[in-house]
Amino acid sequence: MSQLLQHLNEPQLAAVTLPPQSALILAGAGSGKTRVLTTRIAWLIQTGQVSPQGVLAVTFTNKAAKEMLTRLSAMLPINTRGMWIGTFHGLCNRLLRAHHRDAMLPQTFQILDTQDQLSAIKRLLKSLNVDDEKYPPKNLQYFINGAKEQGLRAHQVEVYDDYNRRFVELFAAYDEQCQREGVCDFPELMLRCYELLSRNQPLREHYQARFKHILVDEFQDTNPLQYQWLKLLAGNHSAMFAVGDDDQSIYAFRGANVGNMAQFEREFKVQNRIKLEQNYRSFGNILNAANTLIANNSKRLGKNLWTAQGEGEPIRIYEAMQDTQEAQWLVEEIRGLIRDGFNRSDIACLYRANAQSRVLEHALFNAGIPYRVYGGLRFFERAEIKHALAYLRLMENAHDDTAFARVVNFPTRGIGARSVEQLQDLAKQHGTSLYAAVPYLTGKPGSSIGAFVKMIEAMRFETQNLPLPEIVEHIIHASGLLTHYQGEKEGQERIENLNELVNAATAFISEEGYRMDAPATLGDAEIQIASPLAAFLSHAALEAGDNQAQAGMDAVQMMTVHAAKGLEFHAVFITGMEEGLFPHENSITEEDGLQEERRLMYVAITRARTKLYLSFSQSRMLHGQTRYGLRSRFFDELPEATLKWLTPKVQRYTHSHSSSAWDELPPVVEAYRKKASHDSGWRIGQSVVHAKFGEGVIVNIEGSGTDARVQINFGRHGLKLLSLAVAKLEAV
DNA sequence: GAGAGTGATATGCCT
DNA sequence: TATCACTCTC
Repeated sequence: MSQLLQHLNEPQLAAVTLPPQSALILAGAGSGKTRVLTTRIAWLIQTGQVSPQGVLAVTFTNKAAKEMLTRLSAMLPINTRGMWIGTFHGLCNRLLRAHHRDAMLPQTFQILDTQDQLSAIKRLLKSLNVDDEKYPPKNLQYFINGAKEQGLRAHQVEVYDDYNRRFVELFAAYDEQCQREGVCDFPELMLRCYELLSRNQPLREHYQARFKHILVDEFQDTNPLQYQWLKLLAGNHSAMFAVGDDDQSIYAFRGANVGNMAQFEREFKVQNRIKLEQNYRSFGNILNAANTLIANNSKRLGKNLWTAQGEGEPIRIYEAMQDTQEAQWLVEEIRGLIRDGFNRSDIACLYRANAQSRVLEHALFNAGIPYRVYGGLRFFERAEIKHALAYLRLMENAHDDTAFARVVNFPTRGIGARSVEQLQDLAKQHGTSLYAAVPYLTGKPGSSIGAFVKMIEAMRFETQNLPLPEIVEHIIHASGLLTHYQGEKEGQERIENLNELVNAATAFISEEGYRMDAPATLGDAEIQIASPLAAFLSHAALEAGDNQAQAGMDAVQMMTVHAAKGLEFHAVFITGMEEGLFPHENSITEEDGLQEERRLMYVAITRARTKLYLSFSQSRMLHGQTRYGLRSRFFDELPEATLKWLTPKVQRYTHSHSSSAWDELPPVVEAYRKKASHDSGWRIGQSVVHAKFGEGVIVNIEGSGTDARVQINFGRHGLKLLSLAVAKLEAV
């Protein structure tokens, strides 16, 4: 045990060895958060306070979960396989599979990823003849997910105008459709699981008694539903160990609620709040800058990072005339760093928005510097992979209409849109899935669709006793996908990806240690999933896989600031530090938005270990137009003593109105004004009062005339979409 | 059913 | 600018 606790600093040690009570660990960037979390688990187990089965540890990403498992295996001579360590969604999936009957789901229910969900919604709107101009599928998706993440079903959502009423109706219809098809979207996994536990007392009590210790990573990113879920599992007796950093909450835009931290302290009567403030990552100047910047935020839980290392180098700042010049400078600096012995992979180039990467890539490419861009399409999201998975899904659950619609005519087999529509009508008439509606088809379309169904059934029959990789291989051939891509000009890469899918299946079987003969004890760690195929399909949906194959190469790392969270690099460049870009213009109208941008900047700064560079440009090509930006206000929030301006710092503006050398309004502001005004007379950013929701700020306007709708942030009441024709708004 | 042509549209991206 | 989704034409 002593070995386990070696090299922990005082607060880390205190956190790890806390008594079995709920605790909140405020863990600053680079303060050894993961270490504390895993050591805590190891310590609890090693001292006999809990068995491995009594621990529940939750993370947001698969990567974090894996990291935790790896470290734990290194600390303890136990098999971590059966432990309940995983992502929120992964654990919910596990619970729902185990208790699918109580959850009113078929055992083989499929998981819809974001894409699948959108196509399911489009299909729904079509079948109900809904005008998707007026009710854009994307908005509906956002609406549904937003509600579910608050823990709300359609009937619980507040109706305040006709437009919104329709959304609620469509939400209900969507859920019915999913139920009929036996599919769950991501938030549904959480909500379904929550409802299962809250409805089923014996089950709830079983798990409450079982999980004596619940540990949560990145607690600041939990949404209200996840918090309720945790609360339910914890019951009155479990100890909840929540680790988070309110200053690194950068996903409020996605429904995360930092307020959960305060609520947690209150509701769990947390006696133990421990701050981890010693940073082992960065030098003093970098930390100092981060601390000074974030101090501008209000409503912080409060925390100041410090380091035992020296000040280190100053933060270098470069001002370019154009984005291309900025990129050129970046290339030169990177060259210098590489000359000084830095690995390319130790260098990160961060930006606020993906669109900024192009200029930088161009410059790096021309300079012959290898780089790797993160983001973009991931393995399991590629079209050919999704096609193959759709066949597999149909074999597993024939009523999965999303999968059916995806491949019924892919590769093309003479089944046109008319036939599919006809089938959809029949399915609706008889209240069945597309697959089950096929026998009702008569005449010519019946034969080709009938052949498709026969093909699926043949696949199911022929693969019955095959191991998973061979099943995958079989359907790639039997579906005609392989032949189809062989005939395509650029099909080679797709074929390689399909082969990679077979490899992924092989790896899945060996890595996950999936055992078909595992004992099926209800509510036990060893939960029997219907088949390796079903497990693999869940895996594919829950873990989208890496974005790029060329991983191993030593390359400069390029990514958005969001994507950089949790990572660290020796040298970090933060580019595009301009007003409107960083902070992003869509955020600066609301105070909360601006604070989130500041946290984002905080995250960006704290990624750097030894060298930090900030750059901005006077002009930038964006969306095909040259935009003239101002230096980001965040520069004014950094301590001057830590900065070194590579270009002269020009006092050319302030953020008050009373300036200066710039006679006219900066173009970026002009452009913003233009964008924001609307023929309805309202404009984005305007403060309004609503009879029911009180004061809010218009964040978006869409449509025109009687169709015009405004999206308003009512703060406490959340984001609402209101029809201008209906809602009574008053300007403030 | 495939390809060309059109137009709109443009943060962040975990599960 | 560049991408994507959707319509139109053969």
